[in-house]
Amino acid sequence: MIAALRQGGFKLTSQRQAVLRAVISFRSPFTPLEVYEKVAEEVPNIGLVTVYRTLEIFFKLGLLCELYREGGARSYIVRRPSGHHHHLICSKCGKVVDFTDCDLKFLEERLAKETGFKIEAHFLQFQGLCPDCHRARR
Amino acid sequence: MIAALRQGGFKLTSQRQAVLRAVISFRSPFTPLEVYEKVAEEVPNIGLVTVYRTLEIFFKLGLLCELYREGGARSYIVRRPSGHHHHLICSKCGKVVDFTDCDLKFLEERLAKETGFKIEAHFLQFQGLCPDCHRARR
DNA sequence: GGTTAATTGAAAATCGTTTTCAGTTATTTT
DNA sequence: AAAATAACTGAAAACGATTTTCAATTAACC
Repeated sequence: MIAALRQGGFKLTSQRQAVLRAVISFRSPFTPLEVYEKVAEEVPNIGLVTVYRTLEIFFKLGLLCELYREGGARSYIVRRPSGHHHHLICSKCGKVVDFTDCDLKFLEERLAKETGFKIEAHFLQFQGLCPDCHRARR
Repeated sequence: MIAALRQGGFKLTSQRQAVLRAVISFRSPFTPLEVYEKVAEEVPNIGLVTVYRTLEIFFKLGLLCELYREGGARSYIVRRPSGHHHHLICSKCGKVVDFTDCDLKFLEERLAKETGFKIEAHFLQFQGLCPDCHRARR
């Protein structure tokens, strides 16, 4: 991970290391503000701006995924599968499960044929209750 | 459409009618600001707030779909298929094509079985170039 | 026509995010 | 190891989109 920073031509600062440590400690999606709050326990005078900038770098380096969540707040998660994948998100606690095989090729081909579009990307995300939250709801 | 408003217990004001007229005149996704600008030609002293509120009502009544677009700005489109459906969006001009059969049942079942999640919803969206934009790019 | 509760628009508040800028720091050069 | 350089930082301000507040207006019902 540190190598990835170097490789991108970025400096290895103490703030970035602290953000990295914070980020990998999360088990659910996190917002820049949440990361900031966690890092601030360790590095009290870090700026929220730095957290924003660092998360963006990590995202561009492919270390993080950006998630689509209601409410507008940006939300990231540590990227686990390195290739193409999607997320299943618990609507209660935010827990995320990755899955890689989305089987959308044939739907994509059919759409391309029917509409004449040259399809470039797709976005797929499932929502539901994780086992724990589902059990707790009774 | 007007009946839908009445049914929801909402008053039928001239502003809401103007917003409705504006909204159905769009062929691509629109933001509240864009609707406001179009309506303002007709009703010069309408407030942007009213447009926001009216679009939200229309959305809740099921007349509009909310789209996921990069850049943060909220974006709606008139809901054409009344049931469950998804969108294919041109990344150049914003044109939208609806499709209804997403064939995600079996993937959903497999995920539910593998993860123990009780899956409640999914979000699927394709992006690409519409025939016109694709042709123009040469 | 009068009453009432919903609706309106302007302004201010809010939220998340980005920009600016002068001072600091990691890395490269000597 | 010290100097040079370019990247990085944090504070404050700017920013855009959206929401709240509130007093005045208006559609719907009697």
